[in-house]
Amino acid sequence: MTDATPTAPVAGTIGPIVLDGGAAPRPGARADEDLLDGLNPQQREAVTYRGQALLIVAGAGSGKTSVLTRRIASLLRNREAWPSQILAITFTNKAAGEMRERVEHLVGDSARGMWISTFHSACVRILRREAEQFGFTKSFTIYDSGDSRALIKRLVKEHEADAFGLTPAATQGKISKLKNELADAESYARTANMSDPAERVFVELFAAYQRELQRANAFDFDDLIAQTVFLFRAFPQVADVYRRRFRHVLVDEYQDTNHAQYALIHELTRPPGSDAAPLAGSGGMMIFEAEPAAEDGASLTVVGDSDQSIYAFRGADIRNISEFEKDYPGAKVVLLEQNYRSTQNILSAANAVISHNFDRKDKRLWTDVGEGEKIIGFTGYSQHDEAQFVADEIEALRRAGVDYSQMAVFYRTNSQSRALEEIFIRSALPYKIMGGTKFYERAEIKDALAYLVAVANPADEMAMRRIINRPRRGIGDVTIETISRYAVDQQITFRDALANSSALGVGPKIQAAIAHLDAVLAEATEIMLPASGELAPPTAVADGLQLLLNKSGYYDALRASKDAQDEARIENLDEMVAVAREFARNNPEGTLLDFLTEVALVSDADDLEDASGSVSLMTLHTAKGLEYDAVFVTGVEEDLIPHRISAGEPGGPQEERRLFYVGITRARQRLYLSLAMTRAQFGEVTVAMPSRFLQEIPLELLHWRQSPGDVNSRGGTQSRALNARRGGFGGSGSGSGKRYGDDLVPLARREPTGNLERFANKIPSKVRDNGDLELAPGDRIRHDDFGEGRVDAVTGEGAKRVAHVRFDVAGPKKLLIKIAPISKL
DNA sequence: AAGGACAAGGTTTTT
DNA sequence: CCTTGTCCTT
Repeated sequence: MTDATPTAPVAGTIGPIVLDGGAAPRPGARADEDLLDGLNPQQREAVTYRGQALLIVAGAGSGKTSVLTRRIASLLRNREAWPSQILAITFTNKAAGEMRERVEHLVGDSARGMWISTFHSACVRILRREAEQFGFTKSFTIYDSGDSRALIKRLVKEHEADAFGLTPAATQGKISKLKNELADAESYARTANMSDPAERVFVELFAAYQRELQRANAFDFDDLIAQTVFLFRAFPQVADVYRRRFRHVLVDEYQDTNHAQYALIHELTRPPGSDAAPLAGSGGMMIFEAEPAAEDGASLTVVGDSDQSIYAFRGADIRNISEFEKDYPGAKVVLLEQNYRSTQNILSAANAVISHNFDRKDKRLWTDVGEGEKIIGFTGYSQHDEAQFVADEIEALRRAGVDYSQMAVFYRTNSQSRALEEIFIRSALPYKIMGGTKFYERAEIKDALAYLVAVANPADEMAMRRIINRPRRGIGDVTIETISRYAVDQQITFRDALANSSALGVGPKIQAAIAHLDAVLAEATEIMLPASGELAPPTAVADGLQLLLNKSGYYDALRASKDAQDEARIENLDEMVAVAREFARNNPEGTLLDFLTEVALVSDADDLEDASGSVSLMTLHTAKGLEYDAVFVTGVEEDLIPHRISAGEPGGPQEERRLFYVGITRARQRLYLSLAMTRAQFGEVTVAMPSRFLQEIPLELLHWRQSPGDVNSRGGTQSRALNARRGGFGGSGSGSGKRYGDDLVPLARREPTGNLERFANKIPSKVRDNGDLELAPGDRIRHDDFGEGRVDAVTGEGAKRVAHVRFDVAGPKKLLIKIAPISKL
């Protein structure tokens, strides 16, 4: 092992917090010996290495969380660090919670002072402390993407930016991207082509957006990171406080960091006092550090796997990890390649697929648990057929003793879940859809939160505008503008303008409505933020919310509604109040602000494990970081995975391949890959082609229950396996005529024509087309696979016509007439 | 100001 | 197919 440089316990702190039975460790003995139990040499190295910078390249299933938590525990046990000196950063709250739990399990209560949190919540903590330094208050609100979209939408309208092709969505995307690169309107203006009027308008929009955020005392998600970086750069003495505090910074999923996050880590791990160089801020202020830098920067540990980088589309920069050694000269790199999750067959398939990405460091996962089952492939006629296969197989697995909660079905796009759901409901399979419609994105929940924000941060005009006519109070655009203008004239906030309803010059009915809303908000404020200075009771948030919903008339309006959906909305609001009560139980000291922060930063993906007793359905993206005994990857088709839109994006196909790779490597024991020959999308039936990624899996690993060839071939005499081999893959033009740039090239070169038989997935060059074959109830037909049968009914129109056929042997089936391998007798 | 009728458009996702 | 947004009427 390495020369682990022992670091002296930090001076000036109090009492040992080590739970090692009291005795100080003998020289040479490690207090963390038990932490290394069961670890392989590479993992041990990753736990025990001490130095400025460490990169742990952790392949899927290689035990990285274990290594990370033990590394933290070992720092604490060896008294190399106090809990307060540790900052561990993850991407999701769920991951943070899990890590905290596991560290606590190892070291007990001493885990308490650590910061184990997401990038965003760590930044919120810092910003709440320092907001006053740069024109915000502690009670700033956090705009989620919906909030910021609403604001941008208003600004786009005001600036008539639509005319320049600047839609709200495009503007939001561009601003977000720029913020992730730490650009602001001013710096962007310097590089942009300002002779282009569209660019000028965009810069104007960007600046206006930022002004509005500041006016509302609000940060959007991207700001939380970027503004923290700006804060550190503008106020080095503030940055030094955190640099001195955090001596060990650990970052999980480093391959998913964007530039702003990278810069934040960089700022945090610089030596304190290293900003001694004069810094000319925009205000022209010059800052000199009195003392020369005496301390080192914090030690940095990052964990990641560039093969699992699937968030480039939202700014993740894979170079952060691939160039780590350049960024941190002298960095140690530890490679974890032994996989403790999957069978060798699954890993071999994963390795084979991912090896088609060029420009990647070679890394081969291996395991010693043995080959395991073959991967099962299935091709359905339609997505319903495919879903039926999945359902049948899940039932078979259940009978074989696999728990529902240990099975998962993945798909590329959320819309694919529908067909699966239909079949699952019909088959009475318990399932749970992960991360579908977000609880906190529902309109009624956003309304409830806007009421709370109106109390917590009266400067937030967005929240006020949202609630002012919800429930309907007869206040429309005209009145809102009247109030807004009055507020500007009087130099008060929109919220305070409500208190002067009589001065607004509006009709008596509207005036009464405004006065009522003002009174309700005031009453809620007294409960949640008592002016007298006494502490609000823990239940204040829940009570205040309840009061707001009752007295505002929100509940009444829903109850009076005829719309059936409104009943569900009431339930959702009740749930929201329950969330507030639960928050009070867990955080007796928690304030309204704490509650709003938690709600803004917590996502539904954080309660993923609630799936006890159910099969989990989710997108491939959501699947990252999870594992199941049996995994179904569905819709393995061209234009889906890889997704059509990715084809045009640089690096798109490669990212799609990583996504597929992530899906495969979630499986412990059994992996199923399925697709459909036709897929109904947007009401249109389209013909689907097997995904190119299927070609990349060696034949011997994959057993086709029904291959693409089976579904299309006419011949009933040859075995399915032989059918599968006919017709050559990738064939002449393969229908779509599309060329996918870089992606097909490596395969074509590596596999000259003679060797094609090694691959299981022949992509048929033609899809069957029966034209407008007419069928009527009572007709006898012959099907290539199912034999003879009688048509019961015909439904649908045109290309979507479906024959309901009762086969003599195979039983009832539904067939798409246009493409099914059938003929009329 | 509010509700109904039609057109448009529709990856992936965390925070 | 289904959601979302805009326009038009009352």
